[in-house]
Amino acid sequence: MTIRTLLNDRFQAAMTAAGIPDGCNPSIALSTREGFGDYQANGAMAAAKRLKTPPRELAQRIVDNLDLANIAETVEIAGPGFINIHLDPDFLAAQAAALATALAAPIRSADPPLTIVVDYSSPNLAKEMHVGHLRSTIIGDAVARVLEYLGHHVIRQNHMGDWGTQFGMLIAELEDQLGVGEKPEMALKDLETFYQQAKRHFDDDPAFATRARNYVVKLQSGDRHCRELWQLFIDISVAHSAEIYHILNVTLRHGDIRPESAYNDDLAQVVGDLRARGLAAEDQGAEVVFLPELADRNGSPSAMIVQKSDGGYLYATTDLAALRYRAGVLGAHRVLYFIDARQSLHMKQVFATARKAGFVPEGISLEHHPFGTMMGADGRPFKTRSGGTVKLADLLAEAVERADRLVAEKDPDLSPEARAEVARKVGIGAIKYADLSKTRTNDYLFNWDAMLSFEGNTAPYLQYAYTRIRSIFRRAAVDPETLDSRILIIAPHEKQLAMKLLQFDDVVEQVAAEAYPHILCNYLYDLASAFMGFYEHCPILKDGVSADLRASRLQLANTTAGVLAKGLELLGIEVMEKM
RNA sequence: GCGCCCGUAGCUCAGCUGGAUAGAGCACCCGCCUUCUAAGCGGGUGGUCGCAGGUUCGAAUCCUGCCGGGCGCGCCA
Repeated sequence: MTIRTLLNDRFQAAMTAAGIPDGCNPSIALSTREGFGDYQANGAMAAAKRLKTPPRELAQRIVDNLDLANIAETVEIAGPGFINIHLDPDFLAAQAAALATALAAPIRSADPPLTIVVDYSSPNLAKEMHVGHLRSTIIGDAVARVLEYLGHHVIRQNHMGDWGTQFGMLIAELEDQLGVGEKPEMALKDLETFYQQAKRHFDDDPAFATRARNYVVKLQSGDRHCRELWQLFIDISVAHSAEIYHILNVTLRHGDIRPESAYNDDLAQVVGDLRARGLAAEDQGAEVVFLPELADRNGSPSAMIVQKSDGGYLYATTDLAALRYRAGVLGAHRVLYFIDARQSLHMKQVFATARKAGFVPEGISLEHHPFGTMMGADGRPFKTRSGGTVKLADLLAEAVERADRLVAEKDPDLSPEARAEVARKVGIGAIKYADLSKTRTNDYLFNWDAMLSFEGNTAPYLQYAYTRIRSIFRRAAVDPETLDSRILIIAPHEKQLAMKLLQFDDVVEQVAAEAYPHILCNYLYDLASAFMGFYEHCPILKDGVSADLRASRLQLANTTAGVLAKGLELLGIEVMEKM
């Protein structure tokens, strides 16, 4: 149990005993200032408003009924009705020791463990992954890792786009190229170029376009020849994305792929069910779901097309089929979607329709967790100098190159192998952290220098804090596994560090609930800063440090390393022993 | 036209279930390496929290209106 939870429970009990009705929140928060204790309870003032009682009087009644024996040294009422809590250093020390033990476990035990489907990455096949796929991929992966760490049953779903109308055009192009003797692996060597060629033919040549449209129909009705050509694209694309996931240290595996085509056979039934329930109706030749609950202020309902007038299905149809599968077959309690904010209306429509159609039972949480756009220095969506889409593979390679130059400059003595390893972890970590550390829902500016500057809230700063700790243990020749000493909380920097360490569990829980990885990033940065202060002000191995104090500080340092490593692992960022 | 999101220090960003004197990094200025990695630490300068009302003991945070920017709105995904 975290300190915050513990305090919340104790205050809740005290409020009940003091005759304050349920529904009044103790409102436990970290204190905002040195003199106001470690934690504060602000609930008395809100309760005062409801009960029409002076807040200080309520605060006094709460304190009179409060049992914080062995937890707090002192509790005082301040200002209009703040209750300031000064924690007992021995309690802090004991909690820190418990955290060290908890960190050793690979996962926690959730109560109750939930089945949680996480939909993320979902690239379009037959095109290379580009920067537009980065945010979904790494944010979704971080949240999936956090949920898994807390003991939930996480089912990753990579809803790859392998079934759109563009495949007709790609098949037509491939057939033309094979016709002139190209081998498929050569023709598809550069997916991006191939796609552009096909698009050009599609736009410029009406006969080609007609052929392409026919191929879509043949493909979706199971034509064998089309299927074989289509499969070539899929295999190459899947291999490409697997390579990107590997470089990015993302946990998506082949078994997590559940592409759009997997729902092909369900689409007619989805539309049929919608019709049968009176949700879909024919309108201008198309099947449309009208949603009065999403009507605008003029009363016209929101409309979502589920079948085109030519009989074809759309991504809304596929999403509905996927939702039914996730709730019905996979048994999800929560379904999390990490999809661009521009899809917000679409997601609302799909969720509302799935609920009304009974595809998703009551009580299952459907959550769209949107994210903003990555911007270039000009404040426009991030592009290459010539205005093209930035390939993810190129971006990641550049990150490692830039990191390599910096590592060579900072630490020329590293062996080439060690340097390459550090550069890889620093470069990839920097690019991921720069993204994960920003509020998910906002657009953010992509800036190489800021993310690789090794100063401030960056991955390298956190990685550096970790290596400093590991260096201490190398120098001391102490195996952290053998540490079993009492923690002493005496110096201010020891207390600050311990306090920060003990917020880890709260932070992880919050990320699991709200799906905002930047909360974890900001926490880890605060923790690393607290450690740097501790490192500068609390000598460990130097002369004049008693054996007890040295052992205690080693324990604190090691627990910090444990939290940093675990926190970064949850973000999908690697640490190293030296840098 | 309707809807969603954003506007906090020169720059990049936190803080938003209302809480005490709005924080951090960069940049700029001043200190700290014979002592655990200076990719570091300590200190300083810098803010009408877009504007105007409202609710409240208390508003960056909630409500309304306006200004500015981005995005979306039936046969692409």
